Amino acid sequence: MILKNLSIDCVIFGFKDNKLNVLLWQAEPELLQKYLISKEEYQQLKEIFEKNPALKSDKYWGLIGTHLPVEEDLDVYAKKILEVATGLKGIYLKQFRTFGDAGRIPHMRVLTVAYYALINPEYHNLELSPIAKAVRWFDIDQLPEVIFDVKEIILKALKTLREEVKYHPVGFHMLPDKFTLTELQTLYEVILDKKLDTRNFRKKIQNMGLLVDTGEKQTNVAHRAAKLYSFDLEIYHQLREEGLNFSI
Amino acid sequence: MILKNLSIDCVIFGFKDNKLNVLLWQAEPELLQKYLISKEEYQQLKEIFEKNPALKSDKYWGLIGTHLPVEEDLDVYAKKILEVATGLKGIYLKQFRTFGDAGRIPHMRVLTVAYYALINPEYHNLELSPIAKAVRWFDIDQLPEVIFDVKEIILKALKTLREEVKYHPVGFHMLPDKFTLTELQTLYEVILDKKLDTRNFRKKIQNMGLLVDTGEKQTNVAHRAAKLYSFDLEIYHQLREEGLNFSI
DNA sequence: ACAAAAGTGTTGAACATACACCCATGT
DNA sequence: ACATGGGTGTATGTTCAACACTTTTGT
Repeated sequence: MILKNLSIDCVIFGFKDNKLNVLLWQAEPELLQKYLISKEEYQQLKEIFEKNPALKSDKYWGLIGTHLPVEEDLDVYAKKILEVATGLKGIYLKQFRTFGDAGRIPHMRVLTVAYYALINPEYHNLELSPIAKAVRWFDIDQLPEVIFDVKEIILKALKTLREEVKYHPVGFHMLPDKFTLTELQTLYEVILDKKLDTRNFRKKIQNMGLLVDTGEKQTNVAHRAAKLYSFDLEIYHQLREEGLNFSI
Repeated sequence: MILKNLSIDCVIFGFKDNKLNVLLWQAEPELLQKYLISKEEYQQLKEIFEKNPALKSDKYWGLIGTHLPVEEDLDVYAKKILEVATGLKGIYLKQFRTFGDAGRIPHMRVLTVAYYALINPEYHNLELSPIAKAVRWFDIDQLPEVIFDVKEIILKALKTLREEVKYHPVGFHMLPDKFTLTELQTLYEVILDKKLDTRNFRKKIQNMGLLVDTGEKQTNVAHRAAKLYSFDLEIYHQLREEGLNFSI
């Protein structure tokens, strides 16, 4: 059985073409049934879709998520949704708010527990997880038409991410394992939506002790090849726990 | 109708006797019905109480909150619960997490949207809001026996408050309108659970521009009377929005 | 040789930390 | 006069912001 008045949704952020992107989908109960829910749950879900034509439309996009089966833990299930939808494990995921205004969804009373996730778009192939009619990345500044209050949820996620990123070094999750300092800086500039001073940025980042020089360099670039860094997982976890004044 | 699988609960923090306290209650459906829910909802609530003897016990304490009526907005209703339970308006209230593990409450599947609130215990009289069998302040270090996962929720609220208080000047909500710098410092020491240097603390706080010298002083104290300050609401709101590096 | 991005250091200002004594008030 | 907590300043080290040129690589 699924809880009809409760959904879990993920705002999945990715850093792509030097822009902050969000992964949205057009869900389809038939496909969800394959991976995430049981047969009876599928029947219930279908009813919900019947009630809201917007859910079935080709025009509107929604957050990746679904209703919560009674026997599932909230956080565990959110992780499961993400894994199924992206094919990736160990994604950075954070519950950031529950949306519950009475009128937010027509004809139904649904609360949405919202999470945001940070991933690197290069690391997964959307073709490989055909769990929806359509799945696509959208530039955060050029969102398509979305269902219900999804836009509000995305904006709140963004706001929360901006706060988070100021004090905790979470940005790394959106980069490949090996990255250049310029990529890292661009990421921060995009998230915070402001220019940062290159020299000061590098000094600060390097003083954190989080970066590991891999000894490798970029290849095939028409300019001086940048060093590739990875980051020290152990120190990362330590810094995350302690809170730290990261303060970019 | 109330949503049986959804509750709203508030971790109410107060600063009392130089300790951080939490307001807990022992709820009673009969009394809730007077202020917060309708007659049919009362019937539903009674069933829930029947299922869980712990809810009716005199031994266990719980968070102030109840199930959500279908027609109510989440945040609005949380505020309403608080107002009814404390008799105070305009309380600082923040949704911090939704708890939803499958096994957290016996025999039932309930998600709890948890809020924390900051109030000044002197400003309300618990006798005046007889909405529960019992309502009482508990030192955060000496919690009584609590129902379900309430302890976990309180600890998570505390952790979130500690983070919040580091970067946003929210502590003021727990003080009287006029307070001394020593009171403010003690509050921060209690929340953060560490000693702060008086001179440095005063410098920092005063440089924030948030404090207004009321011109008044303590009276009837057996030592030099301390100046009373209030804080500048306008600058406060500005600082809250901008995020600011408060960083005590 | 040129275009394009990588990489690097210094200085002055602001802020953080550490630390010890006198002051005002009530009893 | 004494006990109690209120209130203050300085020196040192650290961190932040502002700023411009040289290096490496591919074409």
